[in-house]
Amino acid sequence: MKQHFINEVRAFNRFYTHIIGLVNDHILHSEYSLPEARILFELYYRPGLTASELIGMLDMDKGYLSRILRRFGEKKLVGRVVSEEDRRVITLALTAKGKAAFEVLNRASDEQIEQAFGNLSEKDSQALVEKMTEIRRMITKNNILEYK
Amino acid sequence: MKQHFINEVRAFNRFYTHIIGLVNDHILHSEYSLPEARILFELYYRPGLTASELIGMLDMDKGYLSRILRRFGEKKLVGRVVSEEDRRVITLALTAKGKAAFEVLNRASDEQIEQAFGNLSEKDSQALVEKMTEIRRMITKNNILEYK
DNA sequence: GCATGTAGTTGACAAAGTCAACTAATTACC
DNA sequence: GGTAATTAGTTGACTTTGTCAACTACATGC
Repeated sequence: MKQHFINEVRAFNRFYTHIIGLVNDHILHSEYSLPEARILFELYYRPGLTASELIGMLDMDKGYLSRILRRFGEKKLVGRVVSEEDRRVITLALTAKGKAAFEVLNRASDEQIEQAFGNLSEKDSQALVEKMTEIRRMITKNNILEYK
Repeated sequence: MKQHFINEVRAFNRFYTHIIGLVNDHILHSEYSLPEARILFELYYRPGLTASELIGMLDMDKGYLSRILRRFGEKKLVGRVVSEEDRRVITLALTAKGKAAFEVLNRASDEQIEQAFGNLSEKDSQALVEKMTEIRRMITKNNILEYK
């Protein structure tokens, strides 16, 4: 019984890994890497983040992040402002160009999802989303994982 | 409405990407890479596969796979037998040692899932699995994605 | 003020993945 | 049955991605 549960979860994980791969495909074929896209995403929705915060959120190496941010700076995708309160920290935000870049990625992503899930009926789409939401709720509610 | 659907799917994808990351964590800390683990997995359940079949299933570069398989051969994890019918193809199967290695990984994976999902009640576990199964069913049934 | 800690950078390196050229065997087809 | 085209897998050269530790500059505790 317990083992059955584990097996089913694993099967779902494999399955969904594949779906995510398909849906992320456009990023692979864009000029951004997956980590780069995630950084753009976070900065789009939460301008003013610091590098440290990004590191925590995305669980990535700070050296690695530092380099990506430098490149993004050079390409004028993100602005970097030394914090007033603490001159060690740099607050980050997308420039207009950065936002535009993200929006392009985002539209491609929308299309990818539409293509993947598009031929579900209105009713099925709704049912699907409900199940997804429930799964999220169940997992987070049970605190199960410290979801940073 | 449509956009709402897309946004929800995306939110779930991000969420579940994170879960998968946590659950795959043990592989990262094992002596195998994720692709290596996937290869062990496939060969465990489908001995006799050929390299080409693996390439199709795992969608990976043949050169890359070839090297991994060579290492696995050197480490005596997989046996490689030239096919009788077609002497270009090599059929693959885990050795006893390979099976044992997979089983270790697998147990660690079980533990990771138990740790992650373990404090769900029996009832909730069942509900969770049902929703996962339904999602899979909905996605595959609509043939939505050619799930190779 | 000095020891300790933290944010971010840098250099050196290792791991992961890609691409194209190549060998050996097989199939297509005249 | 011989030659062209195809296919399975290998190899070399390379790029990208990610890791680790040392380092600088600033901040904080005491």
